[in-house]
Amino acid sequence: MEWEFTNDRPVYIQIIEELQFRMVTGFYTPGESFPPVRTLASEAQVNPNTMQRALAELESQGLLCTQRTNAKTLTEDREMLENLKKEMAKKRIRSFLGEMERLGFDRTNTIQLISQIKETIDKEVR
Amino acid sequence: MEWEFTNDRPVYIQIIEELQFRMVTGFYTPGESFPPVRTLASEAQVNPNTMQRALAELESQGLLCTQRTNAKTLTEDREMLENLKKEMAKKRIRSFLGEMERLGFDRTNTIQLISQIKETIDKEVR
DNA sequence: ATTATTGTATTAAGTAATTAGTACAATAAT
DNA sequence: ATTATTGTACTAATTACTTAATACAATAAT
Repeated sequence: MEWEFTNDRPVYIQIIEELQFRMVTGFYTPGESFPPVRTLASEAQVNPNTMQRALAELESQGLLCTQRTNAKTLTEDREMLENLKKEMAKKRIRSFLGEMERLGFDRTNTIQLISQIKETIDKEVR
Repeated sequence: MEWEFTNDRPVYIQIIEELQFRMVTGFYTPGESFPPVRTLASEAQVNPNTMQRALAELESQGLLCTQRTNAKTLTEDREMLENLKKEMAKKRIRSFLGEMERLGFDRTNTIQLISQIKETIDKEVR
């Protein structure tokens, strides 16, 4: 999996989001051990401290569990992961609709636009 | 108009986005003079340097025009503004659909979700 | 003509994010 | 028992962002 960062936001925040994506989409298995800080850091090509900062945040959210000096594990609370997933979706929908509305597109309008622009986006992605 | 900044991104970037929103939605009139750097800075409660940095960026994008020491003006190129507006919408749609897809919602699914969640969001906003 | 305004530039300082390098205790692996 | 791995903590240095405080030339306003 590729790690890509933009420079318009702190890297550790982008790491948190990337890991949350992975957590709720089954990239990592609930209850299973998580890659070590150093491994993740070298994969993402950031300093271990930066990765550690992100992991600490995820742990304080209850997503990562750590039993002392053993490897961290992803929470086995699948409901928590499911809720996070819903929250992530809702948050994005809310922000998206808000910005589209400010650009002059109401919800109906936005939905139409999404359908219309579908093919164009597909082309661009290819 | 209220200026609000989050601390997860550089302020000058948030200023650029806010001003772009204003430019494409008729908050400022094309061809007309733009508020002075110092005024904008005090309105947004940031340092003039920070505002200046944002304005310089907008000028390099061709959105702001400056005739030497006179006030800057918003471009009178309405087509440019219209294109920017479309680009802003497309960019947001693309990113939104991409993230929703990663969360497991395809376009059709996402559209349904937007319609379903409509009322909930309205409630929250009230 | 004089004054105020405007864009622009400069230097210094402060803060936050990131990197670099190291260290240590606890567990796992051998 | 010894070694490797892991989480964690720490200090220092660097870079980017932001603020602070000026300064100056060109135009507008008076």
